[in-house]
Amino acid sequence: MPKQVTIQDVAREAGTSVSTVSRVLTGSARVSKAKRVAVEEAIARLGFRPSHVARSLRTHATFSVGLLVNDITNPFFSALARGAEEEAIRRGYSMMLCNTDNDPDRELQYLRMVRDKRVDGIIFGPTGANGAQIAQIVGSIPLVMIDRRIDEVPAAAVVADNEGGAYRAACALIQRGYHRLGIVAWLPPMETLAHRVTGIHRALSGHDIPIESAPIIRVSRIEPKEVRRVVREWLTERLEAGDAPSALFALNNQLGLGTLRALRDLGLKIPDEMGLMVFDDLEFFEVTLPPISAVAMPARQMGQRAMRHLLDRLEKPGEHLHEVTVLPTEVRIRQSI
Amino acid sequence: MPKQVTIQDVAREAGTSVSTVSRVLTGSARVSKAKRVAVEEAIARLGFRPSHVARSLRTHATFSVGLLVNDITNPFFSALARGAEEEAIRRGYSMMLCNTDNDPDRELQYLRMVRDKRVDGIIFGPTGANGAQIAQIVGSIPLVMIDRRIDEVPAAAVVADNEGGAYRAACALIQRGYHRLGIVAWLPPMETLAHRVTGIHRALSGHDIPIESAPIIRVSRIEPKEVRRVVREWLTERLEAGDAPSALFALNNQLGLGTLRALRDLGLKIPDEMGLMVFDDLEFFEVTLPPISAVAMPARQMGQRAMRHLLDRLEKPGEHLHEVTVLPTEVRIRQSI
DNA sequence: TGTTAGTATGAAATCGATTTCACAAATGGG
DNA sequence: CCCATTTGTGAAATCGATTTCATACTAACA
Repeated sequence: MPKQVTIQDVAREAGTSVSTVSRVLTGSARVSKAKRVAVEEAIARLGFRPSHVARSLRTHATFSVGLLVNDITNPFFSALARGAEEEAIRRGYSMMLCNTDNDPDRELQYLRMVRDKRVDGIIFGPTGANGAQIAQIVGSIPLVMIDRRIDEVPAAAVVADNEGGAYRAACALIQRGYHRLGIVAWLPPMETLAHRVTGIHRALSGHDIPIESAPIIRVSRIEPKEVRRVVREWLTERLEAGDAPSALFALNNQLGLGTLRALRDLGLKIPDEMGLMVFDDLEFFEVTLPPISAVAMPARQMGQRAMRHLLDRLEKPGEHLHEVTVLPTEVRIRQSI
Repeated sequence: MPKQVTIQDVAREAGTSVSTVSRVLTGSARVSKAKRVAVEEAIARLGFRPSHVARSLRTHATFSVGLLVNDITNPFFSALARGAEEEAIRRGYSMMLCNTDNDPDRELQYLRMVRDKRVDGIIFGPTGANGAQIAQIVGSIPLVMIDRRIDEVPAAAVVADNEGGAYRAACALIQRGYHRLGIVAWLPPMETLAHRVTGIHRALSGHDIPIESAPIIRVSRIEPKEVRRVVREWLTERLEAGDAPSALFALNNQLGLGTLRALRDLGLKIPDEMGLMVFDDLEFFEVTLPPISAVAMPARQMGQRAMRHLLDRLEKPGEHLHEVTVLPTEVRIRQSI
């Protein structure tokens, strides 16, 4: 392995001191034209590239941020990661990808890791657990929450307008005559999902429909097969009892996909025998059988805004206001209702 | 911002020297029981966490690797990233995510960045361009290519069995009576796509069908709208001329999605009026209208294998054989043929 | 009991950059 | 023409860990 060329080598080659070389690298002080070109030529000749790790040790800045998300294979998070990454690279930062898999232990493990690696900041889609521990690990590292928030940790946040989107989507359902809604939700209590439920309830109340008439189907694991099974069994039972809802509202894209499959298993015609609305739109909902109505979240933009927020704060560390940015959602009506 | 606690503080608190603290941290030499517990208690009391950046400077290892892929929002790459990340975290490494967006300039920019950050290794899905420059930038950093390869850069690679998968899929088409195939491809010459074409050609030849009867539709930009437009126009023309193919074979998932939309634009019944086969399966192809037959690549496993390969090589730097791992593909027949 | 081998430890060097400090040379104002 | 700035430069300190080296102490053996 050929030894890395260091700033020392450059200084020697250019016939000057390391201080001067460092000055031309960082532009932190004036250097005479002659010396500058000598250094630049030496750098080019030797193919020198300053070591970020040495630099970081001295300057206490690594120019890297950690991105903790549930699961990058979920299109919502990959779009979000993309947005964040674009903003990061544009401003000279790199991004460490961490999949927490909604596992609180992995979440803690990863937080410790990025903290030990001295990232300058963290963008964090929390599982919702370990509030106190997280606050303690993160300490004073700048942090922006995405999608969800944790009360114990003081930080800025970028979230979607969950309640508003759910409200407008539910209104759309109701206006089309779907008055009996079934809500497909995930078991763990999460602020995000709670807001969506609130939005639906608000729509029901606004149309004088009792919210008790909209049962919530709770799935414990969000894995496709499980969702499909649970929804199918729940629906079968309700159909037999004769009090099935006329439309289902799935609270995220994975629940939506599982619900779609369950409906197809039961041979229910969408949208005639059962309406379907999903929170969190996917490109593919446009080409499913039938195309599915959904509430679209600006995932990419959320990532970008979160990263921008974080880097702005890093670059001018004056006020660190923990503001919450709420981005609008869009209801897209397709053939499923 | 409260000052970070350093190894010096721990040494003072434990009433010993930094050398001894370092020894209990790394376990590199024996330390008496008494001192060890004193140090451990001091560490716990102060909440000390050793700085990875200082450690890296000294040991020349950062325990981080760069992952360069085309676009993380493409499900193939996000599954691949997931596999790679799992293996990385399991072995104590972290991963920097870099989207090259198939832009050779961004690719170079990112390679320079991860090299300057002194990553221990790189997992690289190349655009195919800048062979010589890449070799020069990467220098002696261990590297594993994924999905595609570059001749100029000596490195191991993990790829899918493109030719075999395409061959078997084409056979399936031919057996079902689709003898006139249209191949939807991307314009830039890429080894991966070339192999897929080769597989299709081999299937045709094996069934005594001249390969000239299988025209290739070349799309310049892989963006959904563009694919849709090009395929639609091409097909319209062929239908009018009366020599349209009986089935289309799209060479990756994005081309497949665009092609599906084009077929729906034209109102062609799948699979009766036109068959459809896509290389690179997506979860969603199961619920499209109609469900689409596809060749599945083991994306997650590819990522995992690439990472395992890389880390194995980092951990025992003996033989660095640049072997090519070919993982099997699976043809999944659904209602589109 | 004297010599030797082994164990535990701390002082100091090191990794590769940035930054402070001291100082010489150049510049400028009166 | 002298003193006060300004400018350019290199030596040395620094960041926070690991590792080498020297040394004091123990245990073991003849």
